[in-house]
Amino acid sequence: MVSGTHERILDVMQLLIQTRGYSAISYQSIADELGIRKASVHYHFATKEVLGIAVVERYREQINEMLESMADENDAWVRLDGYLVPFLTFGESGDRICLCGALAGESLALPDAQRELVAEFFDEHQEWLARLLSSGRKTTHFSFKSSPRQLARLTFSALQGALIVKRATGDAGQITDVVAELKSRIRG
Amino acid sequence: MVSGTHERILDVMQLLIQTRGYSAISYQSIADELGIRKASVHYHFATKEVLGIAVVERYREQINEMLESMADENDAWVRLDGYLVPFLTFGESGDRICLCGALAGESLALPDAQRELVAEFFDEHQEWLARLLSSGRKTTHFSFKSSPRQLARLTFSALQGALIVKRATGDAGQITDVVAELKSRIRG
DNA sequence: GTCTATAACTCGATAGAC
DNA sequence: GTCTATCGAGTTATAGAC
Repeated sequence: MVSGTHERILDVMQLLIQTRGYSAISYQSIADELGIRKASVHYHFATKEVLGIAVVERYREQINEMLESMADENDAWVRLDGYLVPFLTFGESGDRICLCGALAGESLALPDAQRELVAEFFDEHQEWLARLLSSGRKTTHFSFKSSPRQLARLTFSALQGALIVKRATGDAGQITDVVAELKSRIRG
Repeated sequence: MVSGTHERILDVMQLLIQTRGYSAISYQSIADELGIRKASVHYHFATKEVLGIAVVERYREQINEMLESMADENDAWVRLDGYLVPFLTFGESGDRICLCGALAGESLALPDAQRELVAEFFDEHQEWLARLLSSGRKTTHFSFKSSPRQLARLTFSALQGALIVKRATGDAGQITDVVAELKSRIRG
């Protein structure tokens, strides 16, 4: 049986990456947040690299489950709204950005394996969005003119950027405006 | 007279923030890059906070000069292309992202004064873009349907995000696709 | 203006008691 | 599984010679 501490460490690590960034995190800061000693953190995750990889893998799995749960939804707009939920949630509740967006910002300071995971996350999401846009146009829910791949790249880049700008300026309108503009583009 | 070292430290600090991130930078890494001792870096910039603020202020001034140099250009497309130059340059040449985009990613790990400068940078740029879009529509160069402010937010978010995604995935097509998609949106 | 040397502290990581 | 104690290296920053 896995200790509850194991998951709680992952929770804290994820939150700290999303708010302060990977390089700024120490085992001490994680231990303080949980009210334990840093040696206990090392018991669960021997090195910072192992912990960093584990938190990205869990994040990918969580989001992939969410995407798969929408697989049998026929309305492309409903699937798009489902995809947007995490971005709107991050934007509304405090100072979080996407975990992988935060990590990509310090890309060259990360261990190779972690950087590779972030790149795969980005590729996966843009491919998922391109498939959604393509099938949504076939079912006439969407009616944009450019290529699904190109519009997927705009959509994903804009969402990642909007989270970052929103946190810096403190204006939640950044995300709602960007989402409205993207939907208008997709509507055609 | 200001020492050449002063500016060279700012150059290295800027490059390191754009590639590795603020938290990952040490005075030792700056000194190594310049072939001097870290005490010499402290002579020019007493603390990391002072250095961090100086490099953001210089960056803002450099870009504002660039924007002002286009003030008497009548063709809105030329002004837009001029604005895009730094983003395309960062994207093509190596692993740089926008200095303020990098800093915003670690927003909560920064000194308050620096975080405030980044927020002002973002506000300034989005207001500049909104004015460009508005005047470009009046002169019939542009013909989008949404509000200039909303489209400015999409444009700026997408450019910041595209730099980050491009660096993580290593695919320069991210930026060219996003720029093409934005121009198509602005064209109407 | 650059250097050596060092203070005071934090970092990731480990050994070993309980 | 969590703790205390510690190691060696790295951190920001300062004092003082040249």
